[in-house]
Parts: sequence; C-alpha cells; structure tokens
Amino acid sequence: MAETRRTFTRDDPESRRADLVAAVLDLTAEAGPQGVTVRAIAERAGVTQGLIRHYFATKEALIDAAYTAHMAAQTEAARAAAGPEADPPLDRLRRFIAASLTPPVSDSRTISLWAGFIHLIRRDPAMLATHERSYLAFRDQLQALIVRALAERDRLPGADEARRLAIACNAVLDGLWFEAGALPDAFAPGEIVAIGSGAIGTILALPLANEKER
Amino acid sequence: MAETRRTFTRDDPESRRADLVAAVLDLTAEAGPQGVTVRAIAERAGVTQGLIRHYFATKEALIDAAYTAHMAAQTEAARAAAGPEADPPLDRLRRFIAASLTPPVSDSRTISLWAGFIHLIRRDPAMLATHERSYLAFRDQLQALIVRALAERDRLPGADEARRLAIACNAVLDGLWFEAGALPDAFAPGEIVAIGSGAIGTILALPLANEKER
DNA sequence: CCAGATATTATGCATCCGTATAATTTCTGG
DNA sequence: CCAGAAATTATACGGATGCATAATATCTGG
Repeated sequence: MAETRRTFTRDDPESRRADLVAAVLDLTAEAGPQGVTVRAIAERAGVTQGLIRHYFATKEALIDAAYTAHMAAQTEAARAAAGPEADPPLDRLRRFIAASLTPPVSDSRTISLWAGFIHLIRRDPAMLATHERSYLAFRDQLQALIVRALAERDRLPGADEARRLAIACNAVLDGLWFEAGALPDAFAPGEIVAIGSGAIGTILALPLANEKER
Repeated sequence: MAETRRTFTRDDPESRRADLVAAVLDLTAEAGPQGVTVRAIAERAGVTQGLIRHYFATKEALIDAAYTAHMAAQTEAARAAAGPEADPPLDRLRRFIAASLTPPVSDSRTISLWAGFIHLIRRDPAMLATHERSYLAFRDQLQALIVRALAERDRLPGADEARRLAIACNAVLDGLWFEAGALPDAFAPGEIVAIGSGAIGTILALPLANEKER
C-alpha cells in the first residue's frame, strides 16, 4: 500500500513564479496575511510546498515579489486608462477618473490587497519604496492630466496650486475607492463614478460630469 | 532552585477586560493580525496567557470586543468633534472636518487598525454589522452638518442631492485620511486640513477654507 | 482571622508554521 | 535512447500557536 508519488510536469520558470505570485495575491485578498501560509500557497498554485523554496529563498521574498507585481500591474492599468496621448485632455481625464473608480482598479480585491500588505510595507524598506513610488506615479499622472485639461482653457496653475489640486482630486478617488470597496452594496451602479466626476469637476471647475449618468 | 510563582493582585473585571482590549488594539496597530497572539496580548497586558481564557471564551471573542470598543470610541470622537449644537453650523462643519483629518481620528494608527481588522470584518457578520453601522453613522452626521450649513444660506438640497454631497465630502475625508496615514511624511503640518477644507468648501460652495492656513 | 470563592499563574498538548534536506521524476542534448 | 541536470515531490525538525487543565495565590464575608 505504498503511496504512489505524485506525478508532475516541468514548467517554465517564469510561469511557475507567476503562478506562485498569483496564489499569494489571491490568498492575501481572500483571507489576509493570516491565510498566506506556504502550504496554502502551494496548494493554490498546484504544487507542493518544497517547490516554493526552489524559486524563492524565503516566504518573505515571494511576498515581496507578489507585492511588486501587483503594484506594477496597477500602475500600468492607470497609465493605460487615460487612452491615447493625442486625445482631448478633458476626455483623457474623464476616462482616467472612470477607470480609477471601477474594476479592476477599484474593487474589494484591491482594498483587501492594500490592507493585507500595509503592515509589511511599514516594516520592509524595499516594499515601502515600491509603495511610495507607485503612489506618487499615480498622483503625478493625475496631476499631469489636470494641468493639461486646465491649460486647454488657458488656466495655468502654479506648481503649488497644481499639487494641491492633484492631492485633493486624488483624495476623492481614494476615498471613493475606499467606500465602494468597504461597502460594495451601498451604491447603485455608476453612482460612484458620477459622484467622483461631479466632485472633481467642481474642485477643478471643469465640465467633467457625464450628463447621461445624472 | 524552584522558580517562585509570579505574584499578582486581583483587579476589577472591567479593568482587566479593558487592558486586554487595549493590548489587542496596540498590537493590531503595530504589527497587524500576525502580531496578535495570545502570548503577545498577555505580555502587553501584563498578565499570563491563561487569564485571557478566563475573560474571553476564545481569542476571536476578544478581538471582536476590541473591534467594537475601537469603533465605539471613533464614533464618539466624531460626535464630539463638531462641538456644541448651538454653535454656528459653518463653524461646526469646519471643526468636524479638522478633527476628521487630525489625530486621534486620522493617523497611522487608525489606518493600521482598519487594515488589521478588515479581513475579519469580511468573515464575521457581527463585525460587518458593527462596521457598516459606524460608517453610516459618521456619514449621516456629516450629511446633517452639511445640510444645516447650507440651510443657513437658504440652500435646501433634496434628499438625493444631500446624499451625493455627503458621499463626495466623505470621500475627500476618507481619501485624505488614507493618504496621510499611508504616507505620513509626505505632507506639511496643516496641509491636509487646508486641502480638505478647500476641496469640501468648493464642492459645497461654502467658505470653509481657513485663511490663516493658506 | 480563617475558610471558601475565584482570579491568576503554570504547565501540557495537538496542530500548524517556515525552513531544511533527501529522494525521485521529468526533461534535454548528444 | 540514455545519461546528466534540475525541477519537483516527500519527509523531517524545531519552534510558535490556540486551547485545555491543574495548581496556587489573593481577596472577601462572616
């Protein structure tokens, strides 16, 4: 009655790493740091736990890789959200706002991931650096969109004023992201985007609100 | 060389429970769920781990109690923030905004606590109910302050519009709470309150910005 | 001041955790 | 088609964790 050894197929190292990273992100989103054990990661990725150590020196190294991959994906999604550079600045800003307030950027998964990682970020300088870089990249992009949309109407805020506007608009986005993620059933479809566009439009004195959604 | 048994003094049950609850909150804020072990809780509270079970059936019950206590304190702090009912509505709204964006309501501790509890909230219906109740209590209070400040100037928004304004203003507060807590060193003192007052003042078309801080 | 009640400590246990290491299967180049 | 490389599995280990239970010190009522 000797247990037969589990069969397996070799896989591309890149693909295996990606599977392990995806498993960490799924588990972090679903159950928080407590649910992220090497055994759970291995099961989710469809391998045995020894393999993790073959690709990552420690569990912490794997989690670092997962966080970096997640933030890179988020940054890329934000970059793509505004659309072609050649489009009208106001349309680009509108699209950026809408994308920031709808899945996959804004949903309960990203909230859970943020919450699951924040304590590690506080402790690990490398993760903190990744965190700050990603945050500022997002805000700088928003600020650039704002400045161009204003410039189109011959309004040219100074650096300080541009920073203040970007922080305030970013706060609206973050706050609505937070509220939608924390209370997913408390808002009608499209309501969050409508409120966000309205509030940011008011702050910037720009016609952002989509008439169809009001 | 028999180890002498640790001396102790009996304490009021209420006080002991409060000590244990405070230990859980401190540990959650400092190290997240991973740092909240029965041994760490006991050490922080100055007792031995067996005592925890004497007051709470399980660790989970203690954590529930800690979360409930924290949310009650936050709700009470928000209630007190606006000041006397008799004061001018605009002043009360100003104070509420300032209090919401400064310690002890807004700091890295409350962010860490939120992050540390959010996964438990998702899993435990009782904690979820506490969470939603506290959130809506905060927003309802903000909405009432907004409506009164507008009414003072003979502006009477409908229920839908009042809700939209409250959600948007609340998003500004939540978003800035988030940003200040996530990047504590990225903002000058008073900058967050100034930006928040400015943005909310613009959204509501009310003179909220404090001239001294600009 | 003492005896009962109980708050508190001390110890033990089964389980899970991350990591280390050995055994085996799969794949590739010649 | 086979031999060597290495990807993958299997097993083991020390320590931590939550919970249970036994032992003991502290307090209170009479």
